[in-house]
Amino acid sequence: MQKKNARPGPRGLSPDEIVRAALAVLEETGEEGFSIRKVGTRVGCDPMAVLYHFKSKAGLERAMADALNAELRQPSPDAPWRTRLTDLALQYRTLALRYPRTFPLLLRFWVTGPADYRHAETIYQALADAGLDDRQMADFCFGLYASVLGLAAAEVGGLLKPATPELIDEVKDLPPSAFPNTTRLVPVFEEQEPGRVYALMVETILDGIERTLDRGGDRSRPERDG
Amino acid sequence: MQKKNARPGPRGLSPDEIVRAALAVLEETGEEGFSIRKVGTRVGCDPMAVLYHFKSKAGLERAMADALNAELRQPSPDAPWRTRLTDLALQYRTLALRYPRTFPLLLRFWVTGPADYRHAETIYQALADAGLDDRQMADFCFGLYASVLGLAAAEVGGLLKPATPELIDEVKDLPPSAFPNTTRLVPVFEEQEPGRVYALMVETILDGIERTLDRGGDRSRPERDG
DNA sequence: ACGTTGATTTCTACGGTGCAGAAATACATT
DNA sequence: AATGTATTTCTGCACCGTAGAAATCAACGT
Repeated sequence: MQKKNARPGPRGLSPDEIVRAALAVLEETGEEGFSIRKVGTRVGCDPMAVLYHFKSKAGLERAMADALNAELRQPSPDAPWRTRLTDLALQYRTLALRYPRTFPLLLRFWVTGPADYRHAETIYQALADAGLDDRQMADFCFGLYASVLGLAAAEVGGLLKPATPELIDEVKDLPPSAFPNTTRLVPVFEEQEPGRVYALMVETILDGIERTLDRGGDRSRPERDG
Repeated sequence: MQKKNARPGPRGLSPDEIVRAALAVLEETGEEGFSIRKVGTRVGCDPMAVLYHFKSKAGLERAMADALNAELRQPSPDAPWRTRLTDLALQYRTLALRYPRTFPLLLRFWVTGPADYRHAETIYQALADAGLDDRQMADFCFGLYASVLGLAAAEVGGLLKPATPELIDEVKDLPPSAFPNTTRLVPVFEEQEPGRVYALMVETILDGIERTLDRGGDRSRPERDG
């Protein structure tokens, strides 16, 4: 509730508090209904106070993305490299599930703050421990990032959810001669489990990286774990 | 230019024409500046005429996404399954490069129309030819879709672009003791090639799928190509 | 005690937005 | 010629982001 006719002047309004309120508003109303004005009424201040702390709406959104990134914890450095990467990838999924409407912001602001660098360093180290050379490390790090974020965004966007009834009906209307696989797979669609698909894809990508190693990647640097 | 004081009534305004204009406006002004009013002035009609054909702004955007999907051509059915999948994946990338600001719409509307079903069937067939069973086909199809779209969106979003100078400076300010890999990789960042990373990831995922096969996936159905 | 300064919050205003609803026009059918 | 329906325009409304100015507060040197 916004205090009407409150007097101006500092009153301890903290950016963190605003970001938390903004997250709540975005999660409740969705991207469409998200507005600085609503954030203002939520924290009980004038909307322009919000705009003062973050210079624009985009600035606030970047801060919100950073807040999400900051919730990730570092994987244990002692675990095998594959375990570390899987751990982080699955954390992105739970983050997406916890903030389904905020998560897509991570696709808009690629570097949101220091938390990003921390996780990138973690991924680099894991890839180095796997035995990749620098070129491969850079490529796979970016590629992993993009795939994992895309996968998580896809899930909260609805792609990985089990098919809806009306979509099932739509598929049943397709001519079976032109769409033999699609029509045959209808019963399979209905028991789609997002978590399994996500984990499967993460493991598949890591398998692909391992195959790169097997095929004669640079193994000059020793593996530190097995 | 919008004709002012034009008289109402049908005058052959086609949805396709509106969609084309909308694509142009979105590509020129970006998502921020995109509005139905601008689309209206572009086609030379009242904005509400646009809203009549597509019931809402979201409806127009879905139609735009469908127009993009319709630009993809089917891969040759005679090619090996891996070639077909690579072909389609690379087409998504060129599509993203041609419509960098429109492409993210594909992440919002997962099923945009009949074109989607056509491509899904193509992917299913390729995965079937690879020797996967139904369960694996469904999982990998969704996973592939999400990863590829995420990868392409990442590229036009800026993640896969070579690092910008100011970002390089930002990395150089990081303490090397805490970020040994990140700081060491700076020169590698500067020669990042998005196309290579994209192709690498596509091949990596396909490698991972092949490894699933090698590890004893359901091979009851014969491979139709090598 | 006092003015100054700078950081913070509020107020007002402006141009722009999506869209509901009604009115106007053109075309096809009767 | 009359009617009905699909299409386009017009008007209005509630909301949006944010520029600019004014108001308030905390801290500080004097």
